[in-house]
Amino acid sequence: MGRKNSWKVAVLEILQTSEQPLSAYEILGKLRDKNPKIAPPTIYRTLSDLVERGRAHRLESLNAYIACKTDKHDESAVITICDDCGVVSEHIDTGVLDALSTVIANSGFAPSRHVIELQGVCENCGHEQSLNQT
Amino acid sequence: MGRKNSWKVAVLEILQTSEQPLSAYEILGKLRDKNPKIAPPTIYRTLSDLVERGRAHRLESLNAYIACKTDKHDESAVITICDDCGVVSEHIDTGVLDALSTVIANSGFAPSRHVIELQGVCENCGHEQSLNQT
DNA sequence: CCCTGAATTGTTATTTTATAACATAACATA
DNA sequence: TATGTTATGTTATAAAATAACAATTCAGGG
Repeated sequence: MGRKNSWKVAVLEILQTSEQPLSAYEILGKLRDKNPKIAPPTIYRTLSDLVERGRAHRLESLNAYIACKTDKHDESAVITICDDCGVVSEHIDTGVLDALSTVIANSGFAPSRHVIELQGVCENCGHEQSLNQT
Repeated sequence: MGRKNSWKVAVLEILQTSEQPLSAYEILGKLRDKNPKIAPPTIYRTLSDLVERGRAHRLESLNAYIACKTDKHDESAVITICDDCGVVSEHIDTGVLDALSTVIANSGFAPSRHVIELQGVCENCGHEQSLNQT
């Protein structure tokens, strides 16, 4: 059912060592340092697989990817994205999911996938802003 | 500060009369029925403006747009998207926002934009599925 | 009335993101 | 080893978005 070693490990390592989310083509660029012939479909297939397995998250609002940093690879994290420094954090929280369940229960909607992304300014950058005031 | 009549009304009408979310290029296609020369930047500018004003929503997980159907054009709706029939609904709910506030309060993150999109199966399609069982 | 400046709109080209379609290669096991 | 299945490679293209600049529109001052 499985064949030779895939790109999963390499892609995951790239994501894990990146401070910031990476686009598919940025990952492609890094992989081409070692293998100049790799093409977009390979990356997209690998990323889809990682996302399905919960080892990576796709940030819909950035068209970019991050490694999953929690031990619960279950895709239902709240994600915050700092517009300033680009840092992304995951927050596993049942409160939000419970509240979402309540909303959709009324509507009869059966969700299979959650996208919860907050853009704004992280704590560090917020502090810097107040210092850099003009 | 403003010049001649823009495309806002036309684009908004197209969105409002569509049952399903539309991509920027689908809107472009419809506008070309009347004005064959209109180009992508015009659409994207118009859509940005509508989204900023809360008259339309961009669905990040579909790269598509819908008209805002609530009277509170405040961008903080929970959006459900049926994978089956494509119907999109907005749910204004303070419970979810409160829960989100709680999570991020701990992290010091100051959000400026929310993306909350649930994909799944709507009530109607869920019923049909149970009827169409193989 | 015309000039000027500010904002919108038009235009062309390109960039970025993603996938279709098919060929090839690697294994699993019958 | 022959066969089927899946992963991977390859080529080409589709789809989504924006950069850069030109042309137009109009308000208000001169």
